[in-house]
Amino acid sequence: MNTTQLLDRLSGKTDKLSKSDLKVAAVVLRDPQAAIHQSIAKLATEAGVSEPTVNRLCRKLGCNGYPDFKLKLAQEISRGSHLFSENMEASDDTRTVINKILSSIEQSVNSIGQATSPASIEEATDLLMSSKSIYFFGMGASGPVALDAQHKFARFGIPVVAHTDFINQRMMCSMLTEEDSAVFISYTGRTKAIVDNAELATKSGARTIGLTRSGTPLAKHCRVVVNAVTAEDTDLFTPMTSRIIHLALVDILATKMALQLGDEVEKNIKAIKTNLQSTRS
Amino acid sequence: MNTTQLLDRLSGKTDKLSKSDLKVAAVVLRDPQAAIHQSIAKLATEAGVSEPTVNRLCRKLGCNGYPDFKLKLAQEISRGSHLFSENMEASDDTRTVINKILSSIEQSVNSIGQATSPASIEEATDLLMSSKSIYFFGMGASGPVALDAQHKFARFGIPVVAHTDFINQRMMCSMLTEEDSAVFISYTGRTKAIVDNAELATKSGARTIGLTRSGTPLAKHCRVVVNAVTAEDTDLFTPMTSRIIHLALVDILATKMALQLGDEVEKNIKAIKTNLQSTRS
DNA sequence: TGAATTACGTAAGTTTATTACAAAAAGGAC
DNA sequence: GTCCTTTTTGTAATAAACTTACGTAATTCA
Repeated sequence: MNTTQLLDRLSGKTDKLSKSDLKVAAVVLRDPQAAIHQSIAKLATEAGVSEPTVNRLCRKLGCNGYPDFKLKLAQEISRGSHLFSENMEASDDTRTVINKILSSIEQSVNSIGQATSPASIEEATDLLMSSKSIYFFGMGASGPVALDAQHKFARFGIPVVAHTDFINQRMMCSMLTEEDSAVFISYTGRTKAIVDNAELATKSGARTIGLTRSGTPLAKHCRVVVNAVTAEDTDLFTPMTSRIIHLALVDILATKMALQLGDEVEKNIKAIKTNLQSTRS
Repeated sequence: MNTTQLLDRLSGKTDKLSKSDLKVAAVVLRDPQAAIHQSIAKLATEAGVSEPTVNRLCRKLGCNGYPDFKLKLAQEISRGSHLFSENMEASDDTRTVINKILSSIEQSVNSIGQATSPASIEEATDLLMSSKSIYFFGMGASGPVALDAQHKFARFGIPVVAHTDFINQRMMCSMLTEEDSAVFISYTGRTKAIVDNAELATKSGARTIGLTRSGTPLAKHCRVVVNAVTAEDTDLFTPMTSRIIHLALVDILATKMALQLGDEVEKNIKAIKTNLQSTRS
C-alpha cells in the first residue's frame, strides 16, 4: 500500500505527465487545500483544460476517479505528509528531518492498522495465554524488540525469556514443548538463522508465532503469523519503521493479553509499581 | 485548530442526534475508513434510512453536504487523532484494541514533533559526531532502547556500546573522557541508578546527553537534553508510548548524523547490506 | 385528545463525474 | 516533407451522485 504519492507525483518527477496534465498539476500544487473543495469542472476551467483531462490525470495517479483523488489528497494534506516521504537530503534542515521521520513513522503505524487482522492477534494471544512459558527470538535490529517484549510480558506472571544469540536460540528451540510459545521476530522473514530456528521449534512441537511479513520463509514455518508490513524500503531507513511496527504489534499482543487476564495482571502491576517507587529520586 | 470533531460528535455525546441519525452514526463509526468511499445512497441503505437523512446529519455536524463530510472525515481519519485516547476496556474487541493502541502511538509521535526543539537535536548530534566513542545507557524499559541505539549507530564507524546493567554502566561512567559521549535514556528521569550514573559521567567530563523529560533530575545532570514527553500516563500503558518516543528520537539523531556524515556512511551501509545477503534464505 | 413541532421519506431536480467517440497534435519512417 | 501511427485532447451524451421541495408520519406538550 503506497502511502504517499499524489503531491509528489504531481510534480512530474516520477511520472510522465503531458502538457495538459502539468497545467492541472500546477493549479493543484499552488493550493492543494483549495483544490479539494472544487468540482472537477472548476478545476478544469482554472487549469484551462477539459474535464476528462482532469479525470484522466486522476486515474494516471492511481486514483479511482476525481472524487477519490480529492479524498486521497485531503488525507495527504491533513496528515502533513506532504512534507514527503521522499528521501532525506543532506540539505534538509533539522526541523525537516524531524518531520520526515515522524511522518514516516505515522504512516507505517497507520498502515499496519489496516494490514493487521484481528483474527491473527486473537490466535496469537490464545496461544500465548495458555502457555507454560514464552520465548521471544530476534536478531540484529529485532534483538532489542525481543528484549522489549520480554520486559513487557514479564508482568503477566508467566515465565518469559528473550534470546538474541543464535546458539542460545538454537538450544532453546530444540528443547521446547507443546506447552511453550515461541515468538520469532524478523522484518525480512528471510534471515536464515531465524528461519532455521523457527523450523526447529515447530518440529519440537512448540506453538510458533511469527512477527513477520506474511508469505516469507519464516512465516511458512510458524503456526500463527502476525503480519508486519511496511511500505517504504529505503536503503538508509528501512530498519527504522520496521522496529516501530514490531513494537506496536508487541504492544497490541501484550495489551490484548492483559485485558483478558484482567485482575491478576493489575495486581502484578501494582506490586511492581510500588516496589519501583524506592528506586526513584 | 480543532482536530477531532466528526467522529466524536457522531457518538452523540455532544450533539442531540435523532434515532435515524444514530443509525447512520453507528454505521460510520463501525468502519469510518469504508464510509468515506461510499456514496450517500449506499450509506443510507446500510443504515436503513433515506438519503436526505444522511445529508441532514452532515449539515447538522457542520459540513457543507455529504461530499464535504466525507472529505472532513477522511482528513480526521488520516491524521489518526480519531479513535480515543480513552483507556482500554475489557469489553473492547480486538479491532478496537488495535485502533486504540495505534492511535495513542500516533498521538505521541505527533506531540514530540512539536516538543522537540531542532536546536537540541543539533547540539546532541554535534557532540555525538565528534566523539571518539559513544555509550548508551538505559535500564528497564529503556534497556532495549539503548540496545537499539547501539545497533543503529554501529553503522557510523564510531565505536558504540550500550549498557543496561547498573554495575557495568557505573564502571564505564567512571572511565569516560571528554571525548566520549554518553546518552542516558529514561522516561521518568527519576530512576536513581541512572541519575547517579549520569552525574558520575558528567563529573568524569564526558559529553552527557539525556533522552528524557526536561526538568527532571536526570535532565539536570546532562549537558544536553533532548526532551521526551508524552501526554498519557496510564497505569497499564505508560511504558508503551514512551519507548516509541525514545526510539523515534534515536532515529532522528541517527538520521541527522547520517546526513552530516554523508558518503562515508553510505559506503558502510552498502558493505553491511552486501554481507547480509548471504545470511538470507 | 389535539395542535404544534420535529423527524423522516418520496420524488423531482440539479449538479457533478464518467464514458464514448471524434478531432487534433505529436512522433516516426521513409 | 508526407503519410501513417500513436498519443493527447476536447465535445457531447450518459450516468451517477447529491440536494431540494414537499408531504406524511411520528413525537411532544398542553
